[in-house]
Formats: sequence, structure tokens, C-alpha cells
Amino acid sequence: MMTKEEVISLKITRDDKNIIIQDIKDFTLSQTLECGQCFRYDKISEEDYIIVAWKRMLHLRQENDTITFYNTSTEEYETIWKNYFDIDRDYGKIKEILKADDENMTKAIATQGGIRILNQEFNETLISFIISQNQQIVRIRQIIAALCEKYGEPLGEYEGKTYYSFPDTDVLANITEEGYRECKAGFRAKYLCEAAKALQSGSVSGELLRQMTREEAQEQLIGLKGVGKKVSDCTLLFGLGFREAFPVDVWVKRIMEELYFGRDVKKELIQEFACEKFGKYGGYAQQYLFAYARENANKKSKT
DNA sequence: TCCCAGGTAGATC
DNA sequence: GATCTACATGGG
Repeated sequence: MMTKEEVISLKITRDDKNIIIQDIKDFTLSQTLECGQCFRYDKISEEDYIIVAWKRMLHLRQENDTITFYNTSTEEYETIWKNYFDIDRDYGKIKEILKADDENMTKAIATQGGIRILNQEFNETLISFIISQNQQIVRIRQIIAALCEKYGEPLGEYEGKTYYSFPDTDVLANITEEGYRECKAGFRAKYLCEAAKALQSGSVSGELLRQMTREEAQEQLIGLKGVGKKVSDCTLLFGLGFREAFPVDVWVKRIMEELYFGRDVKKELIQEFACEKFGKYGGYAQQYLFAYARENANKKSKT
């Protein structure tokens, strides 16, 4: 639930086809799409992206504090994109809280403060992060793209390329292990089969899990083969709206060790520390840190 | 060629 | 309980 003080107002206009937000704050499209939380986007130019989410394809462009949502209706914006991009939440306030008395968060937010946490579909998030384990982000995107191309529905095209929806649970549940392997899912194929069947049967669903506490929902997720602490945390954070979740992966482990511990520590200790320090803002803190860690690694590899 | 990747399950100590 | 290892596949 969003509290009233976290809601902000914006100047939103439209011309004949497009929705335009002219004074967006705390939002950098490239950072939000490329920080590893979602996998279904194409960078078309420095300012333009094509994304697919919630069975829609969308062309977006950002110039400074103006964002244009191309070829979309007011209704589609209100029902889909406003929520997807978490538009009504006041990230300025969240960032102030995280930065208070924390040099590390201040540095991370200085370069990565345009990230917003997307509200993604539960099914897609779960399947995507099962695929993500022990894999590089570019590969995750390739595998999910293959899965959608093969089993999703065409949604439209841009410059000759067709974009496909993420497959429905009925379709996912009927894909064989061999089918997932053909999408290059490797050893994760058997996990995907099991998860898809759980989704189709309804034994695991976004509806059910959203009604639970975070601990209960996490327990349900970890009950699936191939879903452990990290994958479940990502699913809770990106697919179910549990913004206190703090996924600890190799990047977050490394950057937390560097910034807060000065030595190698166990994941469990990092988890505990983050829970204590960031509390209900854990998910936001984690995203800023994750992006900051990757940005630093990029710089080093380029020199 | 080698190391590693938004980890996890199962074996072993 | 804590630690070790296999796992598919390809990017750098």
C-alpha cells in the first residue's frame, strides 16, 4: 500500500496519439530499464526504448525531464504504464531517507538515482528469475526473448522487428523440458517445467502470495525447485511489491563487502545488516547498490 | 583457454 | 548444521 504522503502529482498532457509527462522527477529511463530488474527492452537510440510488459508493447523516449509514451491511450496509461513505472511514488523522499548519514548510499544515488522499481507481472518475474540463476544478464535476456518469440503472441513491430508477449501460464505449462532447453535454459529447464505447472494449477499465484506476509510468500516460492533465497527475493521485490526485500547476489555481496564491511562476509550477515539498516526501503537500496557496483566494474574494465 | 555469470540442490563432512 | 560441487551455455 502506498501512503498518501508518498503520492506526487505530475503534469501530464497528450497530443493526438501520445502521452507526455513534462516534469518527471527521479526517473531516468535508461537506468530504470537497464539495471537488471527487467529483461524485455530494446534500446533503439540514446533516448528511445521499446519495451514489452503486461501483454503490451510500448515505444518510450526520454529527453531531460520529459517522457513520451508513444501510441498509447489515456486509459492504457492509467491502467498499465502508470503503475508499471511506479509513477505516483515519491522517490525523492525515499532517496533522502536512504542518504541520511550514509556516504555510500549518497554516492550510489548520485549516479544511479534515476532508477525506479518496476511493477512487473508475477508469473513473468518468477520464470525470468529462475532462468537468471548463475547466468549473465545479456544471456538472461536472450533466453527470455527466445521463449517469448517461440511461445508468446505477436504484439506489434518496430522497424521490421516483431515483439512478442510473455507466454500465458497455460502455454508455459505445456512446454516440455526439451522445449525450454531449445531456448537455451540449460539445467534450469526442469525447474521451469515444475514452476509453470504450479502456476497453471494455481497452487502458486500472485493473487495468493500478495495476501500473505513476506515470510509466508517467500516460503511458498522456495518450495519450488530451483527457487532459493535470491530468486525468491527478486520475485517478491519485482513481481509482488514487497519493497523491503533485499536480494543478495554476487554483485550486491561484493559491493556491500567493499562499502560496509571491508572484508569477506557471509550472505546471511549482509542480509541481516541490510534488513536492519534499510528496513522497508531495502529494495530501493539494493537496486541503487546493484547498479552502482556494475557501473564501477564497467569503469574499471574500460581503463 | 580459462574464468565466471542477478544460484540452487544434493552430497559430504 | 556448515561447506563443496555439479550444473548448461556462452560472454569476455
